[in-house]
Amino acid sequence: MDTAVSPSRAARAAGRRQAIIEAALAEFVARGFAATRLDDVAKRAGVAKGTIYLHFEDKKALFQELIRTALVPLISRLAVPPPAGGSVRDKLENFAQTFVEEVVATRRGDIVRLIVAEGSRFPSIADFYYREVVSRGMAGMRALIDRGIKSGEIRAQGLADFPQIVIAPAIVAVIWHGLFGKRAPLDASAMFRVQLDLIFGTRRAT
Amino acid sequence: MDTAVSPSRAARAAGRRQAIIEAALAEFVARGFAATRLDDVAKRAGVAKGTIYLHFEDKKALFQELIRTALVPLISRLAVPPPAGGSVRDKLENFAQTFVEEVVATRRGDIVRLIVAEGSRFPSIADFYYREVVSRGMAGMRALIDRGIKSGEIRAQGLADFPQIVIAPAIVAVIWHGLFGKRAPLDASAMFRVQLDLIFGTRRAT
Amino acid sequence: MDTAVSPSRAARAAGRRQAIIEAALAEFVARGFAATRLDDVAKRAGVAKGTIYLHFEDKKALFQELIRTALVPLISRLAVPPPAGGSVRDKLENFAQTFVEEVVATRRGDIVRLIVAEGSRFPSIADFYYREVVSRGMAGMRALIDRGIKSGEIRAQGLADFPQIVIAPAIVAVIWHGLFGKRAPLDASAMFRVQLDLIFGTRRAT
Amino acid sequence: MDTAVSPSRAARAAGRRQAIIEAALAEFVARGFAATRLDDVAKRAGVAKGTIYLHFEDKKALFQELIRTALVPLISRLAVPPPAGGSVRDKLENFAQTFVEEVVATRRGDIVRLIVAEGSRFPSIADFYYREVVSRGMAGMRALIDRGIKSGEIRAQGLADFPQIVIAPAIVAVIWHGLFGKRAPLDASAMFRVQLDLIFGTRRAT
DNA sequence: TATGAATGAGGTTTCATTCAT
DNA sequence: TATGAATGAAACCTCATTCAT
Repeated sequence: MDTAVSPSRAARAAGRRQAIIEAALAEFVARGFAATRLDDVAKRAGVAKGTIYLHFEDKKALFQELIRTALVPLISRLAVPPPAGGSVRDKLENFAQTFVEEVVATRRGDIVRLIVAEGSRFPSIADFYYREVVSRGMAGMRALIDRGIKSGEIRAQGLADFPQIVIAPAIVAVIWHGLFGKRAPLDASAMFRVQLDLIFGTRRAT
Repeated sequence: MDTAVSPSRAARAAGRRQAIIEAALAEFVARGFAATRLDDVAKRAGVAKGTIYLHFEDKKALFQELIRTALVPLISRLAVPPPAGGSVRDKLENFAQTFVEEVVATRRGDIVRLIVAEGSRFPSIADFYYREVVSRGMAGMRALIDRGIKSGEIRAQGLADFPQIVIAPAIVAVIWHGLFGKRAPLDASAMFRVQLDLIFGTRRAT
Repeated sequence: MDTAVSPSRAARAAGRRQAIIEAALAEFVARGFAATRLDDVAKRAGVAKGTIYLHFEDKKALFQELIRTALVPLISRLAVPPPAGGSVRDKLENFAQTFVEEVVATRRGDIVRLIVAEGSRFPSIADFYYREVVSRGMAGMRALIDRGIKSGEIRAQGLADFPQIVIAPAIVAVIWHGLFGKRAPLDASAMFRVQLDLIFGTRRAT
Repeated sequence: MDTAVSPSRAARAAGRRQAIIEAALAEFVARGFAATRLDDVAKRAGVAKGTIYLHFEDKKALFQELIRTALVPLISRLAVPPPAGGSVRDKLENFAQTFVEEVVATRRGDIVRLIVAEGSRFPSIADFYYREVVSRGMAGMRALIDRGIKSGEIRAQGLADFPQIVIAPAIVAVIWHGLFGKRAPLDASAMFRVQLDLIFGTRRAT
């Protein structure tokens, strides 16, 4: 019975829900969990305060759900198993490029910082993040490193034990951007490339 | 005129101030700025609520002062100019050792995480931290890197542009400890050593 | 759509607002601005503490709004231009009668005393009162005096320069009532009549 | 044992007491009883907060004592029985002159306004003021009026019943000065003279 | 479903008063 | 006597949550 002009009740509900999530994300990012007022979230989402409670149990539930859904696209994107062929370095260059472009100075970077800031107060979020993002990402990275070691591209054997090292500069870039970005911008791409040079040896100039 | 048993008024005042700072640090670390109650700080410090206001303008001032004074020892320690002789790698091994022992799983790590979490909401703190810690630390690290490049110990020229890369694993270790430390402990020392291996080449077993 | 039994939401909101204003007036009159507790105002108005803040910015705004709205009826009443005919003395007798009956020992007298007591701490209130009440009242009184002088009813030319003199006994009566009324009641009407006798000459007994 | 250079302990105590009273008066006048902080009083008096409690039971006692001692000189001055000879009008002109000069725009006017503002909350002060100042002043004024009526200077018999009328313009001038003095100064002397003209008839120009 | 006025627990801050020095 | 650090009750104000419409 729904026409294009008047979307179904369910569609409108989903739209509102999404608006609340986006508004809440913006507020949580700007002020942190405790200092965010649901009043402001409602205003920004264009709904009444009570409406939030039709979609979420309470403030905490909104926050937790938010963090989860916000990460889904990030997860999907980065968890795509890299195609078998090609050099490991190329794959990491690609990853770096994607990460820098789609995370560091974007809304996704805000989310990462939010998780870093509030994670220790929300064990279930840290759990979720570890399970769904970190451990998967580490597994993928470790596979790549192993390939690189086998192929001789990578010489440092120890790297396989600490896949974090590969993306450490990226993490630092995200944090740097949040804290000092305004006063001292950082070229995340260049920094990441230096780290790759350490791992693979300096690349000859093209 | 003061005896050991009854310290002077000034000494007791300083003691109380210190007690408040320590209690506040513990609470801020555990709950973040906004969610910390001065009531709890007072209780933990063993003073009345009003006493806090004899020493600090308000909650925000307490927080900012806290972050500053808490960092002074860290600054002093790490800003010590390394002696001229010896290999650069040894110096960095030393630094790593010190950092891991005195920061990662200690109160100082809590402070670093606190700064990462709240810094974007307290520009003056980010400013202060950048000015007093980050830029100084970077300058020192860059000097070391330059020496290593000159002496031939370090081959990646680009490292001098991004001294952050050297300590990126340490930063990641601090954050990891706060978020996943309980569920997946991380050997920060070993990880740092792998990074040094990337920079200096794999060290021969002792 | 509203029935008499369940007034509209807006009507109930207005009712609450009025209840708050009345409760606040009673408390402010009894204790003064600084010593009045909003807790007591809320209790007296039959609302929760927070409700006050839905209608007024803060305690000060409540006070200022209160003084203004409370005076509106008084202003309207006294600012009515007197009809052209009749003797000036009759008009002033009328005014006196009205003032004594509707101000001296009433809620309105409380407001006047409140203004006298707090006005110097609330410049905007003194401003408002001067602009809306005093200067208008003085203008009206001066017009009457001028008429009386022209018609020969009033002989003291100087009175036109100080219309305050005509109502000075009324002001004194209001203050007297607040300070000494319980211990030494004052017949404000009779006192005002003596002042009129001074101005117009003793009236022959009716 | 006391020399001129080091006044006796009692003298120093009295001096401090006086300093506290003067500081307290200034603060009470500026802010009212409830809003005045003893901290500010101590600071202004140049003593420690605790010292106030060596001289006064508590804040309320300080206030009450203050009002009393502050009025003593005013009382003495105005309660002096006027010499028998001379015209009543001259005596009242004198009184007016004194009142205007020494009360309206002075510290004493502040005290009067303070009493008007806080008197209803401090029954003992209103009592004291009525007993010691108002009733005595009224008695003196009534005696003068009676003399004026007997001598034929005053024709309005009713004035003897309301001596307040004579000083009503002075009271109004005091209040006016406090509320509107900055924005609309008032010539209290001239106003009082108009009132005397009403009572005694217009004086011929000298 | 959606609203937003109302609630009231709970937070920060103030300040009269005390008391060890 | 004089001090002023310390206290803690109590004030103002906020905001997550509820619920009648």
